[in-house]
Amino acid sequence: MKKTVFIFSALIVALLILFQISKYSYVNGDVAIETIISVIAVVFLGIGLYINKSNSKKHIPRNNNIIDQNKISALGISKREYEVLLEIAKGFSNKEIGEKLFVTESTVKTHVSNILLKLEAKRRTQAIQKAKELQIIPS
Amino acid sequence: MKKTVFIFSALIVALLILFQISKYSYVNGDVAIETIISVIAVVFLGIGLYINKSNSKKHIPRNNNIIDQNKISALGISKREYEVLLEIAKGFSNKEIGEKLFVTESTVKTHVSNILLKLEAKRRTQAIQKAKELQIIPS
DNA sequence: AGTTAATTGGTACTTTAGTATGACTCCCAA
DNA sequence: TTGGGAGTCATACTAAAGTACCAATTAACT
Repeated sequence: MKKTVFIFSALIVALLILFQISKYSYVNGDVAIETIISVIAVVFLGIGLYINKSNSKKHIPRNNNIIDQNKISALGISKREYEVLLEIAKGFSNKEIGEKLFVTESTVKTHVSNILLKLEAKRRTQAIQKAKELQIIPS
Repeated sequence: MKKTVFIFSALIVALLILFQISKYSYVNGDVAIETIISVIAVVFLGIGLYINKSNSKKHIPRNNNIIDQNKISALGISKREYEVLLEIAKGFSNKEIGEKLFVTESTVKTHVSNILLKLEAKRRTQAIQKAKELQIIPS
């Protein structure tokens, strides 16, 4: 909403300035009317493009690879647990995850159990699903 | 590309028309210069908005819940196997899937094994990942 | 210094998941 | 009408996954 107010204010100011320029040139006749029109056209075309560009940028990333850091900490998921969660979602086994993170399979199991508790999931596949719904992992 | 050509053609035509109007009013002095400027500003602002609106509409549905039916059949995945695959992705256990589809857990296991073979996955979590990459299940 | 949370690791156990194999039925196309 | 794919189910097995408890270490906070 702040941007909208700003943009409309800018538009009003721009119009007032253009009025003054046009009156000045109309009186003195030292600026071609075609030039003024061209400038106005380009400026407002640019403004129109800008307005929707900032809007479309808001809409496009609704795809949400934007992970919600707040939810992660709200759920009490630790850094290490989150790393494990990401690997689970990629389809790796506990052993493979252990090799990737340089810990034993036993440690991974501990992390996985904690993750399942915190996400209230019965299985790792359900944890993946819930984590995606909560937008704490990329979809 | 066709739309781009169309839009630029329209812009050129609009400019030419405005030149004629402005010259006419300049000579006759029966139209206020402020009015002309306002019209131009509004028109080009509208054009600018329109251009990006049509662009953003193209981008938004790139979210791709569009499942690729061809890939499913190309992989030799049957109707029933696909149903099981969808339930797997939702995080259900074999037993739960069996209850949902009114078959025994044994049957579900058979389907799951076949799915893993056809998707070249070692685990169901990996099958979910691959299926999403192939866009044969909704992300 | 003492407390707490995070990380790591282990043992022992239960539960799911996944493989291999065989068998039965149904339906469709050759 | 017959062969083959799809779907079903079972048994027996191995492999992962998950639970429960415990314990040591470290880093951060009070």
